Amino acid sequence: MGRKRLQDAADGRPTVHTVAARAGVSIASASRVLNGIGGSAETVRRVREAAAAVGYVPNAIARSLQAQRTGLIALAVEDIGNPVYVAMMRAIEAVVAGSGHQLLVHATGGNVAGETALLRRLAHRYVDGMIISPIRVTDAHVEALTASPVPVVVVGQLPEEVPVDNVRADSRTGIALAVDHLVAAGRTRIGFVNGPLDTVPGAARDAGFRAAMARHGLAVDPATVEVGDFQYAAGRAAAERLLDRTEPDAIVCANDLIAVGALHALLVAGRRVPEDVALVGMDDTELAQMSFPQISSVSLGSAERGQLAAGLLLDRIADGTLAPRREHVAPSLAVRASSGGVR
Amino acid sequence: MGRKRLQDAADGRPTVHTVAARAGVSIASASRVLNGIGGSAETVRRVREAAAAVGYVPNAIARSLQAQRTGLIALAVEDIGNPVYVAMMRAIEAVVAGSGHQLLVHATGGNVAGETALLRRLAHRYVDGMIISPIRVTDAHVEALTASPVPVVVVGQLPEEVPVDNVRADSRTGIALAVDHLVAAGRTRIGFVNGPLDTVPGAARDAGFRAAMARHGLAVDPATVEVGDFQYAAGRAAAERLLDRTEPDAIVCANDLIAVGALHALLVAGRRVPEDVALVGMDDTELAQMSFPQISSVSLGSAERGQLAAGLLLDRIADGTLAPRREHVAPSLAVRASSGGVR
DNA sequence: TTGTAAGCGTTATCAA
DNA sequence: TTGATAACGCTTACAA
Repeated sequence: MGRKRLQDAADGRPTVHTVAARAGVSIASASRVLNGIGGSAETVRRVREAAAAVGYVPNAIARSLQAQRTGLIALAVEDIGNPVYVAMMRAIEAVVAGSGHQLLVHATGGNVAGETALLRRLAHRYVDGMIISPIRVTDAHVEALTASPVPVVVVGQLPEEVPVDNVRADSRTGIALAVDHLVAAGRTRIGFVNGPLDTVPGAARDAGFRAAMARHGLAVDPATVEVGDFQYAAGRAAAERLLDRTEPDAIVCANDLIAVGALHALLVAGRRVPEDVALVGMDDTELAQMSFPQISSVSLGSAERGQLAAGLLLDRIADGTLAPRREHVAPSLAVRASSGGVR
Repeated sequence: MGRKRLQDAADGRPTVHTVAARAGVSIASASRVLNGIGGSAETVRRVREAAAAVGYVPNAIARSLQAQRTGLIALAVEDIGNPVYVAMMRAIEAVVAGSGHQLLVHATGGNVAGETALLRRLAHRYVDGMIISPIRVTDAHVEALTASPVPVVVVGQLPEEVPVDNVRADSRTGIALAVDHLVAAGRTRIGFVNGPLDTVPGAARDAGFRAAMARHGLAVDPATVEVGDFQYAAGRAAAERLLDRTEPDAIVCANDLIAVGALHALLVAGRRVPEDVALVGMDDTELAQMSFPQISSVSLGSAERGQLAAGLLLDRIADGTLAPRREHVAPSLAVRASSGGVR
């Protein structure tokens, strides 16, 4: 800028220089006192007084530049409207708050181009690290992930060889939990409403469903399987299509948003839940408990995954040389009224 | 630090110096080319080539320090789990993305100390501006608000004299819309489940309810009014208490979370909705449409408020001398099955 | 303990 | 068009 160094900032707010001048000490002394390192009693007193008098507040950006950290951690999820991500976010926030970090939330819409662009933007170092939960993992992801100069933790499946900290759920087993439960309750005509098969969770849940059905010696009639996206409206529409074609005595849904949509479709169609059709969702979000009847749901441990991911990330931010780690969270089933539990 | 100036950054990543050295030009020329201003054809070519070769990416923090802006806008809401705030956030994001800003979301929990601390932290200038939607407004808020060196827009009621950009809904009239609708449908024993009366929206909705009832010549039996917080669980519990005491033929709820809770309580109690009891919520969130029956809800224009707030904020960031503005968004009623509409 | 000055990585000014 | 250099506001190494 070439402008002569003034005490105050360009916008007139006090800087260390302002405080130092007022206290009659050097900026170094002022800075030290302000950071609680050293200083004679007299210096401390005068700097504190000066700082208070002018209402000095350190500039976060300047401090970031010097410290080489922003104090920000990014969280990239597909859909911020899905309560499962809210739960995860809360768990992450609780952990990172302890290290003085703030959460920057990105909603990616599951868009591959957007996600990789986000990963590439990490090179700008606008955050100290990122937790990302991609529902599709492409080569572009893997490339951007490994090239990132900033620590990244992936929540979700990732190819074995990718050297990135990783927390994964087991939705395959989760779906099995749901199927086992329904079969044990005597249901045999089990429908399945899934998300897109070209997504990692969609593929895993499809495989899990088919494996579990096979294990029970139950054939999977193509007419009883429907696919939409992971949203309420798609779930409802998919369930409607399914009910048009078949007469299931149970429906497993790939997440709670879909399950709530399916419940809607069932009730509109005049089916009693669980008497005529049992229903099981996945993610075990608040939505499952807010519905009537309450919806049984497979918990994939969203809060725990968030907590673990945050821990991995903070560890790596503290020490970038750590070997990549991989954590697993086991699924569990919350049985509620929609599948015959206690209402 | 006293360390000799190296070309690469401390972490080994390329800087403008790296690029300049490789291209054989000054950092000034390199910077200019990188920012697309001037440079001879030859210089441009060499700088571009050097930048590509070393994989140069500008450092966001250094840029922020120089530009005196972070590119970040904070959004502070009470509860990120409430879909109404998700809708608002999406609307805001759509606007601020256009000016290259990112959203930093804070969940305040409606905590006064936390909110004022947040406002005071603005002095650190870690964001370019903030949109805050406090459910309580104290003197501490007003003080922090007016003292903020960074533009702030308040979504919600604010004392007239506070010179801050402000977007407000009219929940008083909104509640009237609900009551009018129920009265027109022949309901007379109208219950009300509200949030805390010491919150701004809680107080406005209480006043609105009483005024509307009075206008219709209906007495407000204290037994038909319940108060909890603005959450699902509280709404359900409050509705249960209300049903223990009285036999309403309609219930108005202060938001959709409460309405979903009340719906649950009604169905558990064996009431038919809307035949026995009509139900109207507020905020017109996805939740209202996802319920069965779908819940009529008063829209307070959350997306529109978010959009307006973002516009006000961007305008003020561009020109801090603007006179404070105040925008109003009118409520409207979405009639659905829960109050006798088409199912 | 204190002050001087370098440096964080960038952009902008100004003279050549 | 170009380069030297100051400046953004802060922390810290080093010498006094």
